[in-house]
Order: sequence, then structure tokens, then C-alpha cells
Amino acid sequence: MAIAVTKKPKGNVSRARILDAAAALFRDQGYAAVSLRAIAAAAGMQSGSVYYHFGSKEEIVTEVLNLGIERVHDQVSTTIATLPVDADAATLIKTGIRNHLKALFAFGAYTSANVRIYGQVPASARQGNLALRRRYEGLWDDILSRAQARGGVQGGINLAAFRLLLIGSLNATLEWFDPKRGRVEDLAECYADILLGGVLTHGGGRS
Amino acid sequence: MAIAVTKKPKGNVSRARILDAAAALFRDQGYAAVSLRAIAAAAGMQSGSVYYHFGSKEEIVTEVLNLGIERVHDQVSTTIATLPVDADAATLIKTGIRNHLKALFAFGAYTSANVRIYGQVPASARQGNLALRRRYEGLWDDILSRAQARGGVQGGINLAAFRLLLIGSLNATLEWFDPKRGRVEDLAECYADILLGGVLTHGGGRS
DNA sequence: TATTCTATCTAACGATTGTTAGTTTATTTG
DNA sequence: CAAATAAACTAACAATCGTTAGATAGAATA
Repeated sequence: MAIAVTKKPKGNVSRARILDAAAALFRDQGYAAVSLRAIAAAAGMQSGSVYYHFGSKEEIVTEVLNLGIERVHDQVSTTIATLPVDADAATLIKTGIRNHLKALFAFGAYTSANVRIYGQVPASARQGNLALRRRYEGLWDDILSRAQARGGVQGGINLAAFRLLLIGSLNATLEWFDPKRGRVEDLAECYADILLGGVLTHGGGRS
Repeated sequence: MAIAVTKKPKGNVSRARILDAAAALFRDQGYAAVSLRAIAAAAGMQSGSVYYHFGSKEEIVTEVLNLGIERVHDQVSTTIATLPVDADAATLIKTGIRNHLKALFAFGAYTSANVRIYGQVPASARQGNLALRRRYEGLWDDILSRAQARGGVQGGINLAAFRLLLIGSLNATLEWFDPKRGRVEDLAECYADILLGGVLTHGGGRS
């Protein structure tokens, strides 16, 4: 008997080309505006051939959505894991911010597609992506409560709201930041400064 | 001669119904996924009748996009104008945040549609919306530089980046906040606290 | 009352949609 | 070399798309 299945030796290159093409098109035009003929053409084949690799258009978009989240999750989760156990609150949150942004722009087509079309996709595709979304939210909740346990977080802060504010503002950078015109690390530094320290001068603010 | 044109006495009620229906459908399904027949049905008429009020689907979406921004602009601009000339930085920014959020959820269909489908609409519709977008960004730049002039803003803050972070995080609330399950004012208060004061305890943070 | 205008309807157009079936070519396996 | 499998092709389907033209009904105007 064969020891292992060798993991589908080849042919997955076409499958990957289809996903890459679909992600970029979905990001630019939305889900419904992109035809299977357009995806096939961008992947260098005819529309019928796509159905050898995927059962339906919905199956393609589900895979694109999942890859978009998985890659961000892996990047953040991996880099957080390398921090010393006694890392302080600022280091924890800053590392999360930096690596979320890095993943966002490194896998731009998938992550942008996810952020942009999630609300417009057939309900079953949304359903198929939900577990991964919740898992990523859970990762951030862990990071934030660990930061709080280290004692560096203000008392009155609503951690759930902060997580939503944080991820919302980071994902919104996809709409304007161009990684060819500026370093993602600088963007991360700038965003972390604002989110961690606020914009007002301390000890004065309130009227 | 007639003194004034009396501004189209009636019939605009159907036009408004079409826009309301289109805004809600665009928000839920995206631009391309919504057919003119669906818009017409939701407005209580046949698809051909829509063309009495609008020249094309693109003309409808342009109007929806513009209304979405105009209403937020008016709400923020009006309320900022009522503040005393010597209002401090915190009051200025907090008022902007509260009224941006209020408008976002008061005109939910138009504003959500704007945020969600802007990137997927025909280029000419995007073009038709661009001037209003720039105008709203300019309004916020005025608010922020006025706050800075009042002396309440930290030295190292990049105001352009803060404006993008701020509006990005506020618009992202459309994806999760339900105004039936919580007060928009409370959301505004919570977001303003985080954005103005940050999350870390002051005088300690950095390792 | 006769005429014009407003707002709608019906019916159809060519184009495009997601998908399927059957065929062909290239590669791997026996 | 023969058989089997993988990966593509071509061609067509019913449905739906945005849009148009022409007919129709009611209201306003003369």
C-alpha cells in the first residue's frame, strides 16, 4: 500500500490560477458582476473547463473568502506566538496590528475580496465563511484580554468594541493605502500610535 | 411670467420610492446583482416604468451614492456649525463622530450602499460621486485642524492618517451595529473615548 | 369638451448569465 | 504499447439581463 497520498501531485496549479483570477475580479467588480467566462479567461481557459475544478461559482467564492481570512489569521497567530510570555500590552497589540496589515496587503486580492464582497455573497457562502471569521475574532479577543491581564489597558475600555473598531479601521486601509507608495510597517506604526495612545493631549482634554 | 417653478409639484414620490428601493437592494446584494426588475418590483411598478424617472441603472446608482454622502455631510456640517467658536478639541471631534454615526444609521440604506458598493460601481458613477467625497473629507480636515489649532492634539499625530482611520472605523460599524439593539449615542461615546484617549494607560506603556 | 401631459403598462430586442453534455487531447499507469 | 485518467475543449440550454417602443389610463389644462 502507498504510505501517503502525496497530496495531489499537480493540476492544482490551474485550480490556483482560477482562484487568483477570481479573487482579483471579485475585489474589483463584486460577486455578481464577475462572470464565469471572465474568471476562465483571466485564468487562461474556457468557461466549461472551470467546472472540472469547481462545482459552481458559489464554491469558488467560498474558497476565496476562506483563504482571505485564513491567511490573515495564520500571520497574526504565528507572530503573536513568537512573543515572550511576559510581553507587555503595547507589544502584543502592536504586533497584532502590524501583522494584520502585512497579511492584508501581502495577499491583497483574497483579503480585499473578503472585506468587500462578504455582504453580497449568497447566504450559503457567507455561512461557509462564518466559522473562520469567529475564529479570527477569537484570536483578537485573546490578544486583547492578555494585554489587559498584563495591566497596560485603561479601566473603562470596552474590549469588544475596541476589537471591532480596530479591525474595522485596519480593513478600511484596503480602500486607500497603496503599498507601492509607502511601507506597510510605517502605516502600522502610525495606526498603532493613534489606537494605543489616542490623539488628545493627556491631562487636559475634557471641558 | 411665473415667479418660481414650484419645484415639480408631485410625481417625485415615485422617484423617491425607486431610490429607496434601489438603495436597500444595493446595500444587501451589491450593484450588479440587483436587476431593474427587482428595483421596480420593490417600488411597486414594472421595469419599463422606471425609465420614465431615470435614464439608466447607472443614473440611479449615482443618485443613491450622492444622497448617501450628502446626508452625512449635512448632518456633520450643521451640528459643527452650532458649536461655540472657542469649542475645545474634544468637543469638536466628539461632535463630528456622534453626528457621522447618527447620519449613518438614520439614512442607513443610502449610507450603507455608499460604503459597500462604491468600489464596484461603473467608473463613471464613481466619478460622479468623487467631488462629494472630497468635499466631505475636506470638512473633516477642517474639523481636525481646528481642533489642533485649539491646542488639544498630541504633537506627533498625522492628521491625514487619523482622518482615514476615524472615518474607516466609523463606517465599519455599519457591518455589525444594530441601532435597534443599542443607542447610537452610546456607540459614539464609546468610540470617541477610544479614539481620543487611546486604550493604553498613560505614562507606562512602552517597554 | 377636446387636448395635452404624466405616469404607468405590456411586450419584445439582442446580449449575457450559470451550467451541462459530449468530445478531444495529453499525460500517467499498467 | 495499451488502457485509463486528467484536464481541457466546443456548443448549446433555459433563464435573465438592461433597455426600448408603443399602447393605455387618468389628471390637468385649454
